Amino acid sequence: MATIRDIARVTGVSCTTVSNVIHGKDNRVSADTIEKINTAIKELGYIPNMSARSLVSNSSKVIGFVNHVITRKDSNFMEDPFHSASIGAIEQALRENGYYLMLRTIETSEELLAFLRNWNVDGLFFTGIFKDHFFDVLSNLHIPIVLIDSYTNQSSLCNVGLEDFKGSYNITKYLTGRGHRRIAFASPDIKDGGVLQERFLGYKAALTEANIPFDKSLVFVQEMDVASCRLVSEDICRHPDITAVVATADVMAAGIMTGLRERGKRIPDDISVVGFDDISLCQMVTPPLTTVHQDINLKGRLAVNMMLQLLEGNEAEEDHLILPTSLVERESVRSLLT
Amino acid sequence: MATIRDIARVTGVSCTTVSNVIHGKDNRVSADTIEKINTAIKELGYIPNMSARSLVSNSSKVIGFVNHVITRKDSNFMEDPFHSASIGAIEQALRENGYYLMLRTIETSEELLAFLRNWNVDGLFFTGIFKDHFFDVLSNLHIPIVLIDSYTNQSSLCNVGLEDFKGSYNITKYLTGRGHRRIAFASPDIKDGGVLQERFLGYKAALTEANIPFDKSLVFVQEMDVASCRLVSEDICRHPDITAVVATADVMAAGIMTGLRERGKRIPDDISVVGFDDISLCQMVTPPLTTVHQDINLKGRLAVNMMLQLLEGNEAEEDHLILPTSLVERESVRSLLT
DNA sequence: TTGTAGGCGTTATCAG
DNA sequence: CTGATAACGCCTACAA
Repeated sequence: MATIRDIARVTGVSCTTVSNVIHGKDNRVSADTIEKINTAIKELGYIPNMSARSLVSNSSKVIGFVNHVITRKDSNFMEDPFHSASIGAIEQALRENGYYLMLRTIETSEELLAFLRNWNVDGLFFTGIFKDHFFDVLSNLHIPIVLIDSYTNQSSLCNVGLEDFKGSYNITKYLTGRGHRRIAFASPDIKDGGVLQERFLGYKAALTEANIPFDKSLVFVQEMDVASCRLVSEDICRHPDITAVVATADVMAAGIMTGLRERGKRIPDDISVVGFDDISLCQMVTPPLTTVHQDINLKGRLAVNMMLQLLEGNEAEEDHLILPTSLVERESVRSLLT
Repeated sequence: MATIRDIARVTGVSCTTVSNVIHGKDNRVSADTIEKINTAIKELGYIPNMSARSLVSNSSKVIGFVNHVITRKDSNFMEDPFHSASIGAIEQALRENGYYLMLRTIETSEELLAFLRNWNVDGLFFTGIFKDHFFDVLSNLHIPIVLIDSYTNQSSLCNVGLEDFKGSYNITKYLTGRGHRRIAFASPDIKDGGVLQERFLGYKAALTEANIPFDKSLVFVQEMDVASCRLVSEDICRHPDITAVVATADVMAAGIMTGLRERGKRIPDDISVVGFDDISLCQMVTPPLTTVHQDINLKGRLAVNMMLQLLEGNEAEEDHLILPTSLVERESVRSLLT
């Protein structure tokens, strides 16, 4: 519990000098006082009190990772293996740069503001938000904000995202290229301006390009859990003309494959299924899932890079990163040609 | 940015009185000053500064969720869907009780101590630790600590864990009861005193009970990722007498099933496979995986309950919770009996 | 090169 | 019932 004053007393100097040494302002201190102070710091095991620092400097080294809960109140925002993986990557990169990560779920903008003031939060990662009044709140915040997987025209906000449209377009095209024309689209609730909408648009674009009229009745909206996927499968079976399913997440694709199989459908012989994300699950499922690949660790690291640039007061070099996707061809799609 | 003093000025009272109102010490303040102050608080949008509070009160409302990295430096502690799910549950329960969650990976006990002092951390969740010198450090910490999935004889530390031994014993017995005698055990590195060791002991106990001699060459230690699982599968195929595999995690079991299948083995016809955890993956894999079920959300909630009791200065009612497991029978096991 | 003094926002003690 | 006042640990002008 040594304080800066303790080590000042021990070394016979003032707090100021100690503080200067701690902050590496070596030009203002003589070499041997630096020496003395540094050893004292080690001896006494001095550890800075971040609360005190934060209080006086209006900066806390705390970065918040915020999840905006809108839909299900009880939803655990770690359910999605994607969120959790990126958080792990983010914690690591932040820590290496002297920051601390606070996790927080919020429901209203008031809660968000309160959280920021509570801790003098230095920066904010945001995920899972959409075009609602939230963006206005965010853009008036005056602290670095990095959005992850968000679509917004508030270009003031940095974002690291994915080629959602293109990825989805490509994999749908992959399907049409193999003769599929009745292609279902399965997704959780498609929020306006969200990731899923982009993927939805990509799907539609590919259909249009192949001269396939969009059929609303082939869109199935359900949560991603196994039970909901069974519901989707049931619905799909009611449309015997469907030959392929585009799902907006691997978890969902896998769930649907299970449901379909339970109803006697063989994959890909009876129905083809594709996913999105390329999590390890894809390789473990039978048949292995054809999907759109994205690099989640990279996403996390880039988000932190952006954040660090912002924190240092620079403009981010690139403020709207779009990571590429690639198609991973496995065995869940059958060609209808020939 | 209204401070307590701002609202004191506006209402014409002293800081003390405002502070008293904020903390509900209503007996020391007259009814209408309370009224006045409360409206002012709302008008000005006063939000407490936690740093200041923390500084003066030696309590921060910050709870740390700490992951102790020992093995792979680069490991992302969110990789395991289990960790992440429990963190989500924990954040939620903590928030509902006025606490904040900080995520932190540490490598040494010094780092841990520093983290605690930095923020006056009020309590600590710990996961993934083992019987090393760390326990000594922990038990001298004098703040509430709740271990998750840890085995220790330091009974001073609270723990919420699982019937690891029993779960593993039961599922192995399930196998021997179906005529299996050459049963492999697949697991990541089995640390002394860790969860995996318990599961290993459960496996061995079931063998012994069935008069099956333990054969060291049937134990395969590998990481859980798909590539490592392929290695395990390769090894298993070198022992054509093996008829069943006990894996210490569903992810691993699924990976091994994949690897085995790639080498032409049919499951369960040629080899039976069982897992542990009962994550949703089990239902999506072919064949559906027989496994040991545990309730991860419950685990998180109970851990928070324990923490809250400790934070309030009470002894925890129960300081060593062991959650039950149950066997979920699906289709990845074949009976060898007639 | 070093020291003094004031203040960040809050709470606690103690006196009125 | 209410209000000064000091203190928590640290930083930063400014002064020496």
